[in-house]
Amino acid sequence: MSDTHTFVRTIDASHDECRAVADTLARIGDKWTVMVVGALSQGPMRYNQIGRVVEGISQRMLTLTLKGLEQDGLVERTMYPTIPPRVDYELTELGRMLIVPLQALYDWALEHRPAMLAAREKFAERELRAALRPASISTSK
Amino acid sequence: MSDTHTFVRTIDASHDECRAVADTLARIGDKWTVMVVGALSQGPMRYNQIGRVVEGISQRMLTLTLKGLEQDGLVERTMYPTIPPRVDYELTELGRMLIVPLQALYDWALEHRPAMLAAREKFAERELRAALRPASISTSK
DNA sequence: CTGAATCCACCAAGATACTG
DNA sequence: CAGTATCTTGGTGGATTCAG
Repeated sequence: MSDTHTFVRTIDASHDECRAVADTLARIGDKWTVMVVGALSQGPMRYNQIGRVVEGISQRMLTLTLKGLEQDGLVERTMYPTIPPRVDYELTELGRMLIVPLQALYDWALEHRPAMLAAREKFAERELRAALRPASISTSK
Repeated sequence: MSDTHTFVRTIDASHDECRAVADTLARIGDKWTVMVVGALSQGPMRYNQIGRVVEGISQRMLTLTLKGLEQDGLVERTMYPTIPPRVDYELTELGRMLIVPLQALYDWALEHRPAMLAAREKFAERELRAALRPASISTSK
């Protein structure tokens, strides 16, 4: 870890710009999108193949997620009208570029996950003690 | 930005690791968190001050968002038992570090937003034409 | 001023069944 | 194989009110 914590103080400053992040996050920040993108980052894949890789996703959600990604130009859908039908999905150039900031976020998550979990436990513990101490100053209700 | 689009093909490869991103995204990817973080990136702020800056957030959501952030150790809450009470919120070191990947995402969003919107329109248009053409064989694409 | 509590609307998401 | 259709439910978030 870099001890020299670069004192970041100058993010965007404007809320409109935070909106852009929030908006982007609203699209890729759902339950399945990043996992599908992660799966597709390995290369083109078929519908059911993605379904197996992601594992846990329902057909409905897979369809919706893929459609959302296609709509935003992050994945490209190629359909082969064979029998049985075959549909390939693959990341577009835009989609592959998205991986970069996603990876940054992933790195952060991986590095600071322990700290977050620790903070979480400490918070829970503190909350618990606060709950166990309803007396003291309070005029008993 | 580097025009030389480094051909990213080797993201994590494992879904478990995609889970980490998804999980992190689930926490910071809600409707208000990033905006609150963005507001706090400018320095410590009081409760209502944040509420005014973010603008549009309800008290409930502000409270919940702040509590979530505090719980994860991303913001620190300082209470001054004065009258009227005063509570300051400020990013922790962890919170400030989060800004970095957030900024990366923000940069991506800002740069590729036009492409996404364009893809969206094109998609809508294509969908429309598909709806207007229920007949035909449409083997030609 | 800084919340907590309650009620309510909406939608994301799962389960299931059906189609081409 | 690759979806679509329908139903149902749990959670998110808004509005309002109450409290310390």
